[in-house]
Amino acid sequence: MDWERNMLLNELTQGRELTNLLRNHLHPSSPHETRQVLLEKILCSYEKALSMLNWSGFMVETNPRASTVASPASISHTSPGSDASDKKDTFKKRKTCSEWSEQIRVCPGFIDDGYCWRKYGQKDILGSNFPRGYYRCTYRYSQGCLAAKQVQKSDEDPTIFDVKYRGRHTCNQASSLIATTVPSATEYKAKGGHSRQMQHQLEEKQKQSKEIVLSFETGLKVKTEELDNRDNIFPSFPFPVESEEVENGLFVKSLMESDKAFVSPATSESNYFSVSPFHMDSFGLGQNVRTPESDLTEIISAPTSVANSPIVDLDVSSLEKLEFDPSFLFDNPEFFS
DNA sequence: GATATTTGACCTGC
DNA sequence: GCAGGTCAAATATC
Repeated sequence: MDWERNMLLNELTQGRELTNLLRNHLHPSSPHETRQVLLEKILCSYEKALSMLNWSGFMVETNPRASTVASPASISHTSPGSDASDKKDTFKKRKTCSEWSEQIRVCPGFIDDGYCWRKYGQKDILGSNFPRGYYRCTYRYSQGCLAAKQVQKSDEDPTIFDVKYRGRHTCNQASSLIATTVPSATEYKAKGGHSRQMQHQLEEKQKQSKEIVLSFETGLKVKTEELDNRDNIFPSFPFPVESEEVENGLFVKSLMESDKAFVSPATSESNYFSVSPFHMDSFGLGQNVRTPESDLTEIISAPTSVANSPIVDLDVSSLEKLEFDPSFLFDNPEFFS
């Protein structure tokens, strides 16, 4: 609970500091790229903070669907231990899993929800221009994690991916990733990250983030070549993004031009949240979602969700009405009490 | 060689 | 019978 609050404070404070930096760069002699990058980082910080709130179950209304109500008969098929009929059970279980959907405006590399997904299928959907991709947790077999998701491009706006999550993450990453969001690599070690590779990746990402921030703080011009190095900035993008869109930067462009960039539930059935450019990895690495739980034994969980994750105890009903005061001190503890 | 992705076939529910 | 969801062999990538 405390660390989530600290994460939130950290992001908001960072946003404030970056805003100050941007103010210092407003004079015409300041490189345009620097201002642009600062702007992106500010947006990123605020979106991360907003997303943290969302994932704590405040503003984002995920959508357990009517079809997710399992009949008693179907539940009986989900009982573990069936052997020869495993395959059949899988299909029978199909409609019984609780699920919900989110519409996510994505930029390349940013919807790294922190979990490892393996694509196991793709299907053309009737009436949809784009195929639907089927993903399941990488650790499905090694750890029996049943989390899965479906990703499909929106017909209306190809920059939006409709993501449906199904099943709870029961794999190790569900717990270990929480700790990697903000804590340092050292802390990560202390918490016992489950692989050396992940630890290395975390350190690399932190290093990259530090370098970027350092370049801001020292007033250095950020090289655009580095920004173009998508492998560095957007090291993991789990969704099937068309390469040309990544190549020509349409995602970033559309994000910049879009007024839907921030959390704005567009419909009663979907939620938009965007993820901004620049080192969203830490962002992705510890997303915690408080998901609406069903009464069923199969409890919904976003990939970003962790059933056993701590939940920030905030009253966001007040936040919804909150006018954003630029002078507001985010590190005011009373705000979060 | 291990792991991930692709893709056609198969199964289930409607 | 059709559409959606999954499997699994083939293929690609690291």
